[in-house]
Amino acid sequence: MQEKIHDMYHRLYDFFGPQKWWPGDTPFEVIVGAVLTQNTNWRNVEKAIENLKRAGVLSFTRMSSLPVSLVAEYIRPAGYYNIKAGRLQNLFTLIKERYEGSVDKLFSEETGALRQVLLSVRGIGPETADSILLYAASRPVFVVDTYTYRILVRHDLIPEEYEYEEIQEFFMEYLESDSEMFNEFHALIVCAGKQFCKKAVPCCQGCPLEGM
DNA sequence: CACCAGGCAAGTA
DNA sequence: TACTTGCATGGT
Repeated sequence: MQEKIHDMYHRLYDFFGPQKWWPGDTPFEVIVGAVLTQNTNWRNVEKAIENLKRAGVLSFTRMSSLPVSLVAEYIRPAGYYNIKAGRLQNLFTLIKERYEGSVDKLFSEETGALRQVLLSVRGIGPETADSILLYAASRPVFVVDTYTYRILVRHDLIPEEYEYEEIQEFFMEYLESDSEMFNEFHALIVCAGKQFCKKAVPCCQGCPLEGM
């Protein structure tokens, strides 16, 4: 199995090349993007981020002091904008009240503790928490998403009833703990998923994982 | 027109 | 515990 997973990584890497995620300039931008991209096309998230940048509010200090309704307006293109504005505020409140308004202080927590803290925020589930851990804080945790699940199930590598933590464990027990590699691997899976593993299309013509 | 996108929480039984 | 539903814009 370990061989198979390494093979999958190399096939994806050779086909798509390095992805260099996350597409964001600062840890704070990555955090915001991680919430905004929940069940949403990344192109829509880019528009929302652009709105925030153009308004000059894409920093913890500026954004956390805005009314939720205004944040909602800026992030409208990302969809679920009222929900997401509330979720961001929940996270900002945590950072303000427990970490003196400092993302760096939040990130001074040890990985396991940091994951628990993030999960305690209403609106941050396992994928968002792990995306923040991996892509904003460079911690070696494997991020699982719908594409990861779909690809593994279609290749009969895991049973359909596997849930988030089990899928994550599936990767982490067979791979060396390397945040750079986890970063690329997840990005490559999303890349392959978008192109070859659509929901309604049961086969994957031309996919680098074909015939695994 | 229908379907989907880098989820999550709340409601129901 | 195990489903189901609401949230919403924008691209194909």
